[in-house]
Amino acid sequence: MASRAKATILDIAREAGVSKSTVSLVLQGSGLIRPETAVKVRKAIEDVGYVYNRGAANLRKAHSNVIGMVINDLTNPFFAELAVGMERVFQAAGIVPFIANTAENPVRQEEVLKSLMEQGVAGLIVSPARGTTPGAFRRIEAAGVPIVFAMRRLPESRIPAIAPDNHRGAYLATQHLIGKGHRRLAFFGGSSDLVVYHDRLGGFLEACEALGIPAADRTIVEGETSRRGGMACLETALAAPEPPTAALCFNDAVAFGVMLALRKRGLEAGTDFAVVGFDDVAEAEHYMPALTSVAVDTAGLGERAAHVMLKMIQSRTTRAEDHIGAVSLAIRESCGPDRNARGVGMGDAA
Amino acid sequence: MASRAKATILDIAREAGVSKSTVSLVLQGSGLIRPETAVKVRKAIEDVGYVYNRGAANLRKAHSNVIGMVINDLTNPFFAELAVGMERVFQAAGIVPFIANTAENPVRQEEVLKSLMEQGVAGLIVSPARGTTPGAFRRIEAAGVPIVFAMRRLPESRIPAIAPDNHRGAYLATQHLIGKGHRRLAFFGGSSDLVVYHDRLGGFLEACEALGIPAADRTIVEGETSRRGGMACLETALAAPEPPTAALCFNDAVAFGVMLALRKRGLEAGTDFAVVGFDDVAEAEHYMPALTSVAVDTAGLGERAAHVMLKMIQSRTTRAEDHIGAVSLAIRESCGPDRNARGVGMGDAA
DNA sequence: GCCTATAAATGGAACGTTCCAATAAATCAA
DNA sequence: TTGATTTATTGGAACGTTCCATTTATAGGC
Repeated sequence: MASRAKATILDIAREAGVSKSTVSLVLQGSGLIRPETAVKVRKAIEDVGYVYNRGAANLRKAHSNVIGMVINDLTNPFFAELAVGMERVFQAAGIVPFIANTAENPVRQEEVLKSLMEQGVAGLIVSPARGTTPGAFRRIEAAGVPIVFAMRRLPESRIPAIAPDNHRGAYLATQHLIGKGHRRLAFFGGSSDLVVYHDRLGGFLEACEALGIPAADRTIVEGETSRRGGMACLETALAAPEPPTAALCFNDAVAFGVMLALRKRGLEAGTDFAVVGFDDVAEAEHYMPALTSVAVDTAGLGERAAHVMLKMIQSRTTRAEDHIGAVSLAIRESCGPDRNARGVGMGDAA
Repeated sequence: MASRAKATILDIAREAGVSKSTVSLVLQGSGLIRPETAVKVRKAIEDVGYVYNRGAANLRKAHSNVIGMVINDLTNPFFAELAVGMERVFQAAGIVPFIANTAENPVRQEEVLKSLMEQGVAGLIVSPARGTTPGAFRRIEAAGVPIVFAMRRLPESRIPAIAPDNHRGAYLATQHLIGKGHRRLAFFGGSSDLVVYHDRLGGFLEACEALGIPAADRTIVEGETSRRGGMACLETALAAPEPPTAALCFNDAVAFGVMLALRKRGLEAGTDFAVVGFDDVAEAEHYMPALTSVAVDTAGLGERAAHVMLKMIQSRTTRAEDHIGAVSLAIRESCGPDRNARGVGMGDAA
């Protein structure tokens, strides 16, 4: 069935009775060829079942049209939303981005990046895996391939980053919690090898500072950025002598975990313990109870990242401005007032 | 900063004082090279920041090591799980799969496939978009590139498919519902342009038939395979004069939608209305109430699909056996007994 | 010392494109 | 008519690899 050797531009040329150059021109939609000739060539292309060999073309052209998207955790719907936002703008530009998953593993990430580079990508949008070493992108930068970080960035890298205003988001959320009367607050999940972690935790701490929550009444529990991590965080926090009554979670996955763990203990999120998430994934709105979360406009950030990348490629530069996206607090049902709040910070733990 | 022109095998040869052929041999890990020479070459490679040009190599080798994964909806965690399963086995084989999303759009799918083919993929694992035309893969088959369908298949295609036993899964679920005393059953979501839909609906109908649910007591509502679709299904079903008391949903997303819509009406899934999902995504177990669902071992199917693909590539064939994965019913809390069940099918709607 | 066998390294011709410079054909100005 | 201009088409040299057929170096047997 399958045609033996795959057809090349020369086969088409023979079939159509023109030169290979003419075929090439037709393929590129050049206006230099007579319309009738173009038609003839296109028919030949169809007849022989030709498939364009982009590898060969790139050998001469030196600029491919593939863009790689390296995602640290595809199973987190948050990143899927991000990817979808990017795809929207790339599609409009006639580009097909290739997505690769690193599963939060720096070694895997290394392999993925290498493979993408060998494929000759025109640019890379990366949400780096936890524990990525500072030098991981040195070679790519040296090769002059534009990179932009999405959502996450690296400690001291000059690579442009597109991310939400994590500090402010955390501040807003914490303020909200305090406004509800909570005086013993926790920050759940994430780990200090992530820059985002420091941003979010920083916002939390600043709000505590500014609104009079003493250090002794703040509980900070690092943990996996997943449901399971969230469950673990709640358990350790509640084991303390004076446990918190509210928590800001590193992300929504952690928040879901916390709510799960609450339920397991017969407690209800919102009335017995307040929880706020971060990222506002689609699910947050539909959860039971609906999760109050910091909305970051995920798809919008994806679009922005894609635009920045496109501009970098077009202007052949490897530099660009960072972009900090606006955030807002989506207030729902997962954090009611502190039930035993009377005076300020004097109530005992149950 | 960036080295002007990118380094080639010849630059390395010059740097290391050997011929390009030697460099090529080293790159391929040939045992023909004296170890000391290899070391020298590898050092040169490091020094000049060389990146391998796979496009150029493929021009000669005619077999690439990239595999494309075409997914119809990345935001559905179900497909993300599938992708993760596949990645596991490809990683072990030293292959980096590229994932592309079609967002359930056949036109987009066409573009994606074209792009992947131009890139010279060695094989394609595809979960076809809704409304894919029968001829969509003809050219790829003609080019001799192996394809396997995952989860979904096309009406009359000879392309091997890896999928769960949808018919049996639906039968099991329906049987469970009937066993709980329900007599007016619904099948929610999905649409008849999907082969899976007919498989699952078929299982549902067969169970109804076998266990004595007359056609008049079956409600079938097509709809989007998403939360929103599920909500719509419930609404239409409950508007009927004798509404169903239980539903088997096309997939978990639909089931979540149904539960949401129930809650909006002040009804509770499990006690007021029974709902069963399909696919058993990770979320199902954690939902409130936990969703009873047909477990299909998603990641396992992904692994299987990857293995089949690997074998096809290795044996240079384009044919393979279909594979139907075993299913089981994960019984949780979302379907209690029919509350007004006394006699058979005589209770009036609320 | 010579011949042969083995090991290590090499030059050159592909592979399928693009694109420049050149040609051929058609049109126009005089 | 002739030369200049424009419009279509074309050959050939790259691009960065691989791999075959050679060459060169090293060792062994006598």
